[in-house]
Amino acid sequence: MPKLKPETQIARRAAILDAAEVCFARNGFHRTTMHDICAEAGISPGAFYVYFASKEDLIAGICERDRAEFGERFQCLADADDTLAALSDIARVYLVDQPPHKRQLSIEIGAEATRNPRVREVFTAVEAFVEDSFATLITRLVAEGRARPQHDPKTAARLILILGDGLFWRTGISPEFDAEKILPSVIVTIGTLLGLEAMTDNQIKTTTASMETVRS
Amino acid sequence: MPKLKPETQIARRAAILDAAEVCFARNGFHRTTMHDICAEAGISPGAFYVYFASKEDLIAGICERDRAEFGERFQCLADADDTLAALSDIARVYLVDQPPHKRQLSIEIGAEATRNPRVREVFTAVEAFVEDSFATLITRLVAEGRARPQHDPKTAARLILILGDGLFWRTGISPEFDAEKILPSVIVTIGTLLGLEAMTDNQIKTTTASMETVRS
Amino acid sequence: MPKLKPETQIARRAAILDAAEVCFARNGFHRTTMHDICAEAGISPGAFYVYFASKEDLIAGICERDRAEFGERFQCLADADDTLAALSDIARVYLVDQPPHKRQLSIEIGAEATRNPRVREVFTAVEAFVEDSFATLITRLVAEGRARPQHDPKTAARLILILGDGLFWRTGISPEFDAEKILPSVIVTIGTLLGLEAMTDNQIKTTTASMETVRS
Amino acid sequence: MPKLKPETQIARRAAILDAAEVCFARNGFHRTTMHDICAEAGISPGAFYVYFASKEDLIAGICERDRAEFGERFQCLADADDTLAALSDIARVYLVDQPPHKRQLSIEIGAEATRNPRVREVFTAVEAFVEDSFATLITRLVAEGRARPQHDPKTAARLILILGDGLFWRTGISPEFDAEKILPSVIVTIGTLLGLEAMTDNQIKTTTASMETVRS
DNA sequence: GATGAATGAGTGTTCATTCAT
DNA sequence: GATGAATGAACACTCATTCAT
Repeated sequence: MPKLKPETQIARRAAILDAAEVCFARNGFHRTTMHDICAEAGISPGAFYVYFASKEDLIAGICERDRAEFGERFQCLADADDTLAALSDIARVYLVDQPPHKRQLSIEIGAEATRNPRVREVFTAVEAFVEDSFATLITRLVAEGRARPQHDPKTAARLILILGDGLFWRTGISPEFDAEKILPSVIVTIGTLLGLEAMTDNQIKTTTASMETVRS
Repeated sequence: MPKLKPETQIARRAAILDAAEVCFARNGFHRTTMHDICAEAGISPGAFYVYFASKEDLIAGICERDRAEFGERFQCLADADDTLAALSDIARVYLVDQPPHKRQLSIEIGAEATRNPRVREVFTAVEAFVEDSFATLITRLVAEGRARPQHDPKTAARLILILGDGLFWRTGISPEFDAEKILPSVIVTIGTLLGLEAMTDNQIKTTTASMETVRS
Repeated sequence: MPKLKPETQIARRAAILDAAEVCFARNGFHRTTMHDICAEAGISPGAFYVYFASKEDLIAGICERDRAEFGERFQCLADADDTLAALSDIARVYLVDQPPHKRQLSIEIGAEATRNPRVREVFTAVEAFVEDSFATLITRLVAEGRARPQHDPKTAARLILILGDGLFWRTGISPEFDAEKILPSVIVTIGTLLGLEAMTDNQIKTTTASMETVRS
Repeated sequence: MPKLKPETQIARRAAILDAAEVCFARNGFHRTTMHDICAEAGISPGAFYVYFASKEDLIAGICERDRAEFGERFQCLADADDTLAALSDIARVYLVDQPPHKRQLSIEIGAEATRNPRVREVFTAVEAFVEDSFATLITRLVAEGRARPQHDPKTAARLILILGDGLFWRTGISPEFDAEKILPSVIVTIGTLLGLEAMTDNQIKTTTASMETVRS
């Protein structure tokens, strides 16, 4: 007999995750105390342990939610008419729009994945899923004659994701790194990797234009 | 005067750094206790504090040594006849040859740079230095007619380093990620970015060949 | 809301202060460990830090309570018909009735006042307050023709307090020092200082009589 | 076979005691580290342990030397023609001339006597010796018709010493306490206690005059 | 289910003392 | 005798977790 309605349970968990995210981003997983999190969430330590088994469980929860969100963001890529523009949009969400603390959190999650098996599992699973989806998308683009990559689709997908990882790493590490400035060049490079040279000029205009819109 | 000879002092510090590196890679900075480090280094807590002012000082020391080494590794790049092969060598050292724990450590260092001002300073300084050196190198290659990059040298340098960051991130995060397999494609991409298409075939052969040598 | 009721809070703080007093008197402030105090108070280290911010805060708390109590003890002096008898009572409380460990503690507090600004402040404030009250009282006794001191009231007050300090010092230092034996002579001397010679015989009888009562 | 000449041994011990005195006065016995003392004395920790068995031994040494000096200071009292002036001189040395840090040290020593049997022994022995000498002196003054104390010599001696203790306590505790100002009144009170009223006027003049001399 | 005071093992660091040189 | 690097048992304090209310 679940004394708490599942929906309340889930909402509470989400609220705690939100609060924890703020704290973790601010101070990292291991410098954040349960007290910090409870204060931020406006609950008592005792209440916390109703929704999470332990701090480690909370960390895993944070990582899972973050990666799930990241995975979902790539879902819509397949449906986009303009792959590059869609990629650029995703990049912009993660590298420009997102509050800086979230970017730092991503690095924290990566570092945690390094030691924490449960986190690593989520991490690599999402990574594999995204890579596979992306490779499938490229395969389709090739079949439709819309792309002519220099490498096989799997390799191309991987190269592009590596570029993305590099970008997000830089953005996370250096608050003064201006992702927006380099983004068009990255998109061009991705275009090259996908063999979209013919369309590149147009893409760049689109991408740049959309960014100008955001900026103003 | 049995005062500690400077060379012994330096050697001891290095030994402690080595021990700490192992521990930090194993458990991260904040889950590693001073006891762990002292045990690994085979010294007493008191002895540790002869060589370092605090745990934080040790962490900073670790980061400084790691980044200094990284910076130095790029020094030789300018003198190399074959830029791509030299880059490939550096990549191999970091992504393949290095013991896995060092790669994890690099991510830990990045995460630490996110909150620790002293670490961030070293981190970004080395990053800037490497980027500048690289941009200068590209400028020279262009002047010598050996490269014809799609972007201005500074942007090209940055793109290439972003690729490198992405690679090292992946390697650090996923022990099962096979950097060696993707490396030739990355090198080709870098060749494209630098406008070395004409020489690419040769480069790839060289690179691949040298890697085969290592493998066997 | 099972929040700690203020009264419980105060009672717990007092209990910890009591336990700490015993420990500090036994071993001095700096040879007493938090473990000692927690053991004596029957609480865990964590519980201690709910009530005090630090060991230093506890020491200050001990000093403040001790001096506040001392200051209060002098409050009733002004209302006493028989000033000498009242003084004698106060002296008896501090030098005879009080458990020996409290006397040692007073010296510890004095020594602490020597280096600890917060403690010094309380110490000198109470000292000044007592001296002022006492000087005022003497002034009034003079005005009422009940005293005819050899010195001006302020000086007389100071001399009497110096005598008191000397007594309490001796009692604190030497457990075998018999304050009770010298007390009547001290009271006589104070009587002389206040110019109460005419009443001295009566005073001595009263004082001595009341002490005999206590003794039997 | 004493490898160190006794005179060197004694000189070295004295030098260490001097250094320790400065440190102890500055920070108290338990906040002073052996490192502080060795640095102040210009020796190595190893060397220290040639001359003292332990820190506790050093503390005892400091106390012994201090009290011995105090005892000696009273030796000359018996030979003085003018007892009050001699007492005043002693008081001046301890309460006015002495650098403030020495006064604080005396309180530290008292506090230490409270817990440390060896220190207590020295302390009470010197105290008893001074009291006895003083009582003997008073007995002689009475016999010679130079004093007519209100109390028996032993009690008179004790009362006067208590006054002295009170004075030195105040001076030690409050740096702003002006011992010089109250001293003449104290001397008058002592004169009264010794039954030197007849000579008092003269004494005060002498005392005050000698202090003026010092001041100018 | 919620509270928050209490727990106590564990943290980074210190420092009196030792001992190889 | 002297040195000072090394020792390691303590230390004050923290914080994830529990549990009586």
